[in-house]
Amino acid sequence: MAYRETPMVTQRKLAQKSGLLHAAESLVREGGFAALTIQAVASAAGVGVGTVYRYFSNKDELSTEVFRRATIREVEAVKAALSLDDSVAARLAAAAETFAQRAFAAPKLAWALIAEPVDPAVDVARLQYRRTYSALFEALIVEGVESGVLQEQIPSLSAAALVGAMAESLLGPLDHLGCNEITTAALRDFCLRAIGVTVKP
Amino acid sequence: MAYRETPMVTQRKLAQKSGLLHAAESLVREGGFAALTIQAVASAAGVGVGTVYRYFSNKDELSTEVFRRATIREVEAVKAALSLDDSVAARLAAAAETFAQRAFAAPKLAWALIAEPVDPAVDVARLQYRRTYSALFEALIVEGVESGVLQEQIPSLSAAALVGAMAESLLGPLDHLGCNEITTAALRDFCLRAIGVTVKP
DNA sequence: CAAACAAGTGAATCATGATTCACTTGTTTG
DNA sequence: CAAACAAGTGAATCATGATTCACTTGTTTG
Repeated sequence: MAYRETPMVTQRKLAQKSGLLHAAESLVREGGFAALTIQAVASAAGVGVGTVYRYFSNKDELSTEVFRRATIREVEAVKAALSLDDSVAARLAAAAETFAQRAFAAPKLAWALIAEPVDPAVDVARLQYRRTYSALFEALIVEGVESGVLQEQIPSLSAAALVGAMAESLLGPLDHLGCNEITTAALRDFCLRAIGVTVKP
Repeated sequence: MAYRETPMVTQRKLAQKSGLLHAAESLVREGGFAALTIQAVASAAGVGVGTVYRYFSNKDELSTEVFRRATIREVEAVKAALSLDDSVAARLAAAAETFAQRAFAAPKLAWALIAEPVDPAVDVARLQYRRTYSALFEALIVEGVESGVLQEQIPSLSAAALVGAMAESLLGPLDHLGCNEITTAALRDFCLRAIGVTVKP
């Protein structure tokens, strides 16, 4: 009679995989992706290195999974801000503030997701998610230009520029850690000016 | 009697080092920093790998030297645009156009300097030069805010945001390679709006 | 319980380039 | 020319983690 995985085993495996991902993210939170080694994940999760390979076929798969999970949370938060029932300007303002505030809440993680030198595989994922952010902003800009509350512009270019501006401008503040509220407000205002808000809300 | 390096030997050594740097930059122009291996540099320059180590104490030194030389040319071009005898807005416009045009003239190199995943040592240099760019823009913004032609803002944050916007917005166009003039103009306008030009030139 | 199977293990191995070093070749000086 | 020295060489070695695999431990089924 064939061996058949019982619900208990299935659940244990799910818990194991989730435990490995949590251990991995903790390492990234503390020391960036540089701290993410299979050895470190295994010992943080209390298993042998071979076990890690039962759940992830190689390191790139683990790294990108950690990157994706963390980044999706950020994207969703920004998306929620952009989905508010409010003016184009107010939604962009909320998105910029959300992005900055969340970055200040977990500076090392933010740095790892935004700018840390990483494996090419993770960098591919990073570029993908930059396009994801960009697409969100692009839709907003298209809406604004069509309804006349924003100046004429190339939405795809402006959107990418916003993503770059938001990421790069936080790099300094993220490790000096000055007054976050003032930085957040300044970034928000930069973004609003950049897309040419013609009507004040 | 002591051996003493003759002018001929000194010159040959300078030429050799310069030849190695040229070979190295060519490799980066063609395949980014990923293509920069000691083996490749040695064979492109027609010497043995050991010879490379007579001129550079290790790979990081060679990589960062290549990065620095290429980046300094870009920084100087932007600096020249910012030093024009013209209004704050016109100088920023010239700087943004210069940056974009030069990037389109050597897309692979631009990508390698701006965004390619690289050795941490090169990334340290990259962050340094991002601050160099940022300082140039910051001085311009300070001047503009003080003279009242720009809106109130935090110059250091706006400057970093401009650097991020310029870099990120070109990433897409750099590999799709559409109409460069339109992209360049759109980036320029984005930058001008972003720093809040209050007086049209 | 025993057979059949899967999960867990970690020392040993592998992969990729950088780096070294014993040796060869070229240059300088008297 | 020969001694003294530096440049040039590339096969061999090293360094760093990822990856494997023969083996052990735990689970399922009849």
